[in-house]
Amino acid sequence: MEWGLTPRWADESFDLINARAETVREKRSFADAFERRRCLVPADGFYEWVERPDDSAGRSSGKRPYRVAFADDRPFAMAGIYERWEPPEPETTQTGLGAFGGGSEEGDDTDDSDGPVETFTIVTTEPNALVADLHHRMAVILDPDEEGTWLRGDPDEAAALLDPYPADELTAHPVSTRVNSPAVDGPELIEPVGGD
DNA sequence: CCAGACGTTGTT
DNA sequence: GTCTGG
DNA sequence: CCAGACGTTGTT
DNA sequence: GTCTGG
Repeated sequence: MEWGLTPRWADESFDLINARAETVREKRSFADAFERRRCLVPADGFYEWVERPDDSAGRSSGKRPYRVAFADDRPFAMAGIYERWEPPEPETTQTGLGAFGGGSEEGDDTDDSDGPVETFTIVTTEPNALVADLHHRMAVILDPDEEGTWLRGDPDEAAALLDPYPADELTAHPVSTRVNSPAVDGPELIEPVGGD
């Protein structure tokens, strides 16, 4: 699936990367997905970017990403919802072009260009005490024993899970800004670096 | 009723 | 598609 | 959100 | 300046 939920009625470029837990049940863009299409987004950490204090000369030093993870580095699931987006129907049935392209027509699910696309978004909530030092929001982390309820419980039960994960099992360490470069990937990117 | 919005780790 | 604002 | 790209009449 | 990829 692609990160960035696109409501069924929206243009394909509509990209909702997060949904607020406080309003996810009411917002038109999310209500149906919350009701019927909840999912788990696996991860072993997430990043919050923090403005660093200016240096002695008063120059801004940009932002530093902090990786938030479990102290034992176990993977976890974040609460997500998903949607299926279909390209709009062609306005008029193109009469007289039936033989165009050798009759391959629609329906062959070779799905190369913009066939149906599944998109998802991650639910956010208030930060716990650890993350509050870094940012004013954080992803909803589910306990393993909550995952079944999130996926298959009724909406009231699912909604009851949308609270900040307790801080005591989590840690946060500064990492390289290269962690956000699409050109770079590797385990060294999550090694702690000098903070501030 | 119709027109326009519909979202958030963002921003002035 | 569905809700809000006017 | 941030980092990095942002182009084509070319080529292997 | 703005878009894409992650």
